[in-house]
Order: sequence, then structure tokens, then C-alpha cells
Amino acid sequence: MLGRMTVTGPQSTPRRRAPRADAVLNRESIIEAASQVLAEQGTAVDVREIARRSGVGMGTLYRHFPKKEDLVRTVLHNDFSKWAESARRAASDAEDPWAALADFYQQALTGYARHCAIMENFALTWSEPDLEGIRQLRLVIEELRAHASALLRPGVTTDDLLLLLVSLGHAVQFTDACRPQMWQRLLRISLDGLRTDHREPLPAATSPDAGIQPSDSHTLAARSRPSQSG
Amino acid sequence: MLGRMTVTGPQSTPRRRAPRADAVLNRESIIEAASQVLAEQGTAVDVREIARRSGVGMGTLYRHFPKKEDLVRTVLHNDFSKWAESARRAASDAEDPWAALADFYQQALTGYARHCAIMENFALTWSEPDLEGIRQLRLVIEELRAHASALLRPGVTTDDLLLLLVSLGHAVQFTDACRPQMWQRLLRISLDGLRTDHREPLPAATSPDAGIQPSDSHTLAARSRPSQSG
DNA sequence: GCCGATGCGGAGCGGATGCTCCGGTTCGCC
DNA sequence: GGCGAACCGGAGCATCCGCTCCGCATCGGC
Repeated sequence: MLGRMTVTGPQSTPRRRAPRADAVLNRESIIEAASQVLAEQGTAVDVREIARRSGVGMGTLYRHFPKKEDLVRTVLHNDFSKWAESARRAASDAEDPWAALADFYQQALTGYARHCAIMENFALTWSEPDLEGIRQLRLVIEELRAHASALLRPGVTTDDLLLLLVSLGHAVQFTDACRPQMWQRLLRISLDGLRTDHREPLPAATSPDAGIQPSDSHTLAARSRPSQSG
Repeated sequence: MLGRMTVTGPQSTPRRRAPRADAVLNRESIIEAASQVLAEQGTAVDVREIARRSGVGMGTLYRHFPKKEDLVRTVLHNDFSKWAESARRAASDAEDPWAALADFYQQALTGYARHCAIMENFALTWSEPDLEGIRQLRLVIEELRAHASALLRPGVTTDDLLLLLVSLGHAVQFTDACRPQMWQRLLRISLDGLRTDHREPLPAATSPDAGIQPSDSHTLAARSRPSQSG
């Protein structure tokens, strides 16, 4: 069966010829503009704004991304990845595993506190753990946890650390603009709660990293706005 | 000047006679229905749905609450108060001040994790600290903090505890439906971080309870949807 | 019971927004 | 350079949603 499949060029359908050069450029500029706009205004932004900012027409935008959600997903994939990477770099400069963990949170929260779309879509962490950007984030945290495990109180899981990041992310949203020191205090409190010291271990998580039920119907675009099919 | 103002009945304008009985009933049923609907669907809900659920027409609804935000504000005022009260009651049954604090968080997070509108509008905690419901919540926390102060690490403020509540509130939103034990773990970690034990005190908050700048333009209704004036 | 002030209902307005349609343009293989 | 497929742009469609308007019903002081 498999042997009968014709081996066809780089991927899947062979008859489709390479995209035109201008189309490639347009796609890139759409993604770049969308990243900016989504960071500034969140996923509820008008698609026209993205088209305008990237200098293409609506037709072009919708040719590349048939649904708004397709575009948002692509951008979030990229930006979650960039986020994970920049936070990982900050952690790699630290002098000990615990400082690495602390620096990771510090960088993760400062660097992306203003990225509305990411802050809005933390739910993806649980509803779509397989999105590439999310997976990278998890991997970074898992690595940091392993290195710092001697200092972490027993029973702390990667999911605990991830949920802490999500949770603090919202604290940052509320306080960063007016009183940034507030979320820093909360970060410090939480990190202290994670240290081993002489506390008893946490109870084992009942399903440590099992598959997670996606919540009801969380879509990427337009929180609480029903998607409408034409 | 003041002396010339006529003293007029119970309040302000005297010529307005008491509202009709049916109007009072309608107002109550609107608030009740709105509370349900807002809890279920958040502030982005269609006003028509509230009118339908409460059995009144649009005209009636807008007579009582000229703007959607007026209604939402009234409901949130009530519901924040109810929330504070129910959490305070849970705390009052505890056997020691620390357990009271823990029970408070437990009840606050369990009882209102499903109240979409409250979870959405934690920002009010910072942007409108004078809203009555918010003030009650702060008062309860302040009281618990005072009672547990011997066990709290030095430097922990009421705002710290409030921000922790806000922050955990979002963790609850993400995990309560599928893995409720996850946020419970995070609560435990955070509470442990608040205990005095042998850690150094937190640095003093730079402006402990000073006036807070309201963030850019947060309105109660329809997150990220620009209000439109007719 | 009369009657006017008060209250009611819901069709409809205007604007925002996701998405489509199609005539005109441009690229790139030959 | 020629030509057809791929691509582009933006006007326009359908829908949603906050809010208004106005003819009609109801309450309640007399």
C-alpha cells in the first residue's frame, strides 16, 4: 500500500507549483503586522487593521489565511516560541539552577506582559498542549525544573510551574502598568513557596501529565464572540 | 448658598414621585437575570438575552439602566459583595487565623470560579477600588491579614493578598473544569510562600496603599469592544 | 371609575466586523 | 515578448449588538 504512493516533490500534493515571490513576501508581512497588532490590541482586533498595517488588501489576507483564527494561530505559534526562547536564554545566564528558574520567570513575565494576545490565550496551554509554541514553553520549564529539582520541594510538577506562569501572567497584566513592583512581590512569594526548605512534600498530582480535556469551546480569536460562518 | 436649598423629602429631587410597583419588580428581575447571565457568559453577553431571561422588553431594561455598563456595574457591585460575604463566613468557622486565611481563599476560589463576569473584571480591584463590592472584599482580606499577621512573613500587604486572589482566580478559570486539583496545588504553594517560617521579610511596598492609577480605559462591558455612542 | 403620568415592548437604526466576490494586475514559464 | 494561472484589492454582504423611538398599556392619586 505505502509502496504504491508516488514520491512527490517536497510535500504532499505535487502538482501545486511553488508560490509566487510576491505572495511569499505578502504572507510574511501579514504575519509580522499581525504579530504587532495582536500584541497591542489582542485577538479582538479588526482584521482590516491587520490588512492595513501590512499593506495588503482583504482578499490577499484571506487568501493566505482563510479564517481569522488561522492567522491568529500562526502568529501565536510563532510568538509563544519566541517567548519560550527568550526566557530560556535569560535562564541560561544564571549562576545556579534556582537563579535560572527565577530569571526565567522574571524574563518571561517582563518580556511578554504587554503581549495582549498571548496573555489572552494562556488557555491554549491546557486546551492545545500540542501547539508547537506551547510545547516549547513546556520543554523549557521541564528542563529548568529538572535542574533545580534538588531545591524544589518534592512533588512540584512541570504543570505546577506552568500554571504559576499563567497565573502570574494575569497579575502582571493588571499591575504592570501602574505598580510593577506588585507582581514582583507575588513572584517572590510564589517562588519561596516552591523551595524545599523544611516543608512537607506536595501530594502527588493525580494525573501528572496525562492528556488534558480541552475546555468547552475555546477558540483563538475574539474571546466570547461566536465565530460566524459565511 | 446652601441655606437656600430647599430641604426636600428623602433624597435630592423632590418632585419625582415614588416609582411604580411594577417598575420596582421589573428592576429586581432584571438584576437577578443579569447576574445569572453575566455569571454564565461574561460581560460580552447580548443585552437581548438579559431582557429575554428577565421577561421584560428592551425598552424597560434601558429605562432602568441607560447603558449596558450601568447594569453590569450594578450586578458586579452586588456579586462582589456576596462573594466577599460568603468567603468571610467560611473564614469565620476556622479554628485559627491561618486556617481562616486558607479557608477564605478556598471558598472564594471555589464559589466564584464559574462566575465569568467576576473573573473578567478583577481589574476593577485596581482601577476602581471604591466600588462598594470591591471595598468589602478588601476589608475582609485586611481583617484576615491582621489576625494572621503573626504567621505571615513580614512585609506582606493586603494588596499582596488581593493580587494573589486575582492571580489564582485565573488559574481556577483555566483548570477548574478539567483538573481542579491543579489550582489547589498552586494555592497551597502560594500560601506556604506567605508563611513566616525563617525567611527574610519582603521589601516594603513602595506605595503601600496609595491611590492607584486606573489603567488606560478599562470599561466594565464588552472587553476590548469599543463602546459606541448612538 | 377617571385620567394623566409613568412604564412597557420590540421593531428598527447605525456602526462594527468576519468574510466573499470579482474585475483588474502581475508574475514567471515558454 | 506572450500568455495563462496565480494573485491582488477593496467594495460589499450578512450578521451581531448597543441603543433608541414611539405607540400602547398600566398604575394609582383623586
